Amino acid sequence: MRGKGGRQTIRDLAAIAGVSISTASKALNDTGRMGEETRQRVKRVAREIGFRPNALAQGLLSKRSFTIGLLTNDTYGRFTLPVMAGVSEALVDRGVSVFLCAIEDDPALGQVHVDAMLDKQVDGIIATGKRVDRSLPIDLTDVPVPVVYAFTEGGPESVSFRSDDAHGATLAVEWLKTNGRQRIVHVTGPEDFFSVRERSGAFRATAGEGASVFFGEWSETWGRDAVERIWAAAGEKPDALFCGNDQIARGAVDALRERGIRVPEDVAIVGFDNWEIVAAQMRPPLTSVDMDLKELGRQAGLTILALAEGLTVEPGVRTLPCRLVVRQSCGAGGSGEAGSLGNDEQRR
Amino acid sequence: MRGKGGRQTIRDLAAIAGVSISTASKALNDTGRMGEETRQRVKRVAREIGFRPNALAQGLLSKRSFTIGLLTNDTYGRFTLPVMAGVSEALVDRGVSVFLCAIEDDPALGQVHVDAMLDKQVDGIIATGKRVDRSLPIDLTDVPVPVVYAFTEGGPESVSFRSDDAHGATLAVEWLKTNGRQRIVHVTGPEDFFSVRERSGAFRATAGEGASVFFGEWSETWGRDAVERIWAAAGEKPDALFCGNDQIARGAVDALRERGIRVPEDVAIVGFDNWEIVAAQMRPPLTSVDMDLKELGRQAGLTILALAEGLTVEPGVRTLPCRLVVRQSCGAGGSGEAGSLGNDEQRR
DNA sequence: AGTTTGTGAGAAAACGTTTTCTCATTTGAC
DNA sequence: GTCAAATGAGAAAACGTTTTCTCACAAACT
Repeated sequence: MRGKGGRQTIRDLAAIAGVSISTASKALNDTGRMGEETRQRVKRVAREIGFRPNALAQGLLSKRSFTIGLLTNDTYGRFTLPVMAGVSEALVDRGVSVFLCAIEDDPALGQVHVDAMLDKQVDGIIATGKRVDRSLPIDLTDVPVPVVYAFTEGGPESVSFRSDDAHGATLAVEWLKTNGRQRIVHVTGPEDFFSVRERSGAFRATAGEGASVFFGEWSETWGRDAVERIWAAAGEKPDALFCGNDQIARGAVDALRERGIRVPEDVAIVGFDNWEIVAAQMRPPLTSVDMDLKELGRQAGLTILALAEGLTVEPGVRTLPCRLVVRQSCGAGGSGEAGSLGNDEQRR
Repeated sequence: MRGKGGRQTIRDLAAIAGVSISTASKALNDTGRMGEETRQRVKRVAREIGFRPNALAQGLLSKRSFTIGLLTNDTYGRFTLPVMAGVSEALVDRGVSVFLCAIEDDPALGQVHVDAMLDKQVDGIIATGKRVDRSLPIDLTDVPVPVVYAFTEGGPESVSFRSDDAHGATLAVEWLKTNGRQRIVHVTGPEDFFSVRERSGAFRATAGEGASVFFGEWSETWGRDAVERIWAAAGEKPDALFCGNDQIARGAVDALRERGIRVPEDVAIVGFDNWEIVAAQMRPPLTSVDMDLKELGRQAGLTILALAEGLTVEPGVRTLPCRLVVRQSCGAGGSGEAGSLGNDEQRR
């Protein structure tokens, strides 16, 4: 019934239903006054011919396009993807579609994309990136539509969302403690990352001020190197490692195995990011902190929608709790739940 | 100058420039007849007040929205991302924006997204997925706009793009031969994948009919297991492995190292997918076949645009050549180029 | 019977463009 | 000096909706 050449307009609908255009419109939108019989007839005909209103025409009049833009400089990254999924999921059933604009780190390209979106009358823009403490290469403070920031720096007057890294670190350490670990060490990325400072701060607060933190880079290699350094040093060895991301964790596990140290029996490991493709494939599968970026995307989506509808939203940074995805790298789990969902993964 | 409350319309522009609306429009579009002085004046004023035409109004009239939809069921995957980047790159400077719709494998969700896009009068739809021989969970043959398929099955009458997997495999084997390898073995994924059959076929044709192929799964674990099996068997051992993806390659390299076999000295390795985050971080960095998905996306973008402009495009499958990204897992390289671009990577 | 109130439905304006048509004036040719 | 052609520019229609206004008619009051 659909796709029969040029789309049907409300004019066609009105003609078939034997009413005027205005009556047709009012019938469909449940506005205006008319006999119930007429209203139902119009609706029935609309259903029969598969009428769908032209959103361009609606947007022209209503000044709402039911379209938003998602700007990111993290084209290939694994952060933007879950955020996008969340945004899309939150908005699709409200009829909002999402323009995705990958702008790399090119300000000119960013401007082109922003202009194109504004021309298309987007109702708002969500800016997202790969790092919480860096901003996109383009200034959005003057765009004439609402903007919210997710997983990227937005400036003081903005509405921003990010995960609560301190909370994530606390979750990890507490889980290790629950499992009886005493000497926990934190191996993480470069200290100039805000997330790194956030997490290491919470780590020290929870694991004890004396607990050591090793800053390095976000690579597997660094995970291996860190283990070499720690085990080469004199003194008592850790019985648990909290790693700044899953790649570091993976390097660490490999290095431990090479030394004949068993995971999780001798050393328990917790990672960060819960990057499924690494965490779930590791042997043993890695317990990891999940930043719940999809939820972050959902919230950003709902917020931009609220702003687009004219509601006011308090500026400031909103942090979202992390959650721990328990797999086998810390043992079977404290409360005996681990494994109850099969031997691979357990959520929540 | 921009963002000063409600946007300027062509009516404002006309008033400021002291001409009628029609003259203003014609001036900007270089159409119609008028004095050169008038035309320039209008253009200058437009520039000064930062006038940008409302794309919704333009689209309403022209029946072209300069908007396309990208439908994918590979939300988190690494295939869709490069494709998207290519599409976006090819279209952005022609003023086309891209709706990204992640539909997982849910037909209902797919329908919602497609309907939303059609309502918004997209000029075309690109369907993309995670597997060349599977189609999206929604039938697009009846949508009233052009459709092209990229990295997903499109049906006989469709315009489809995919990489030339046979070519990729040939490249890999020839490179290994060039480097003096004689006994090449292919370790790859499940045989029910079209890509797997394509690649293994070309492998056999190039490496010799007697060359062995091991089918398994797309995991690191399978890479390790395959090496165990091959080295446990009696007879001469391979001096090169061509792996079906980078994860398999990684598992294989790990297993070889554990057996004290050196890469690339004793055994050379080539992977597939050139998934940077794996291939470049491996020790040694992995030589891998790149399917050039970004280029695939570019072509799909240009094609959908051509179709949207009314050109006819021959239906059928178009395959794009792969290219080999040479790193160190096969030795320094046959023609001495490898390393000339630094010790990490060499393209083309 | 005359006035108000209510009801069903259509006409027309509006949104911001582009395009076609019309028209007055100038230019050029004879 | 007349007529045809060319030129510059505006009026109006169109795109597909929504919304406000108007109006005819019927029902309910005096």
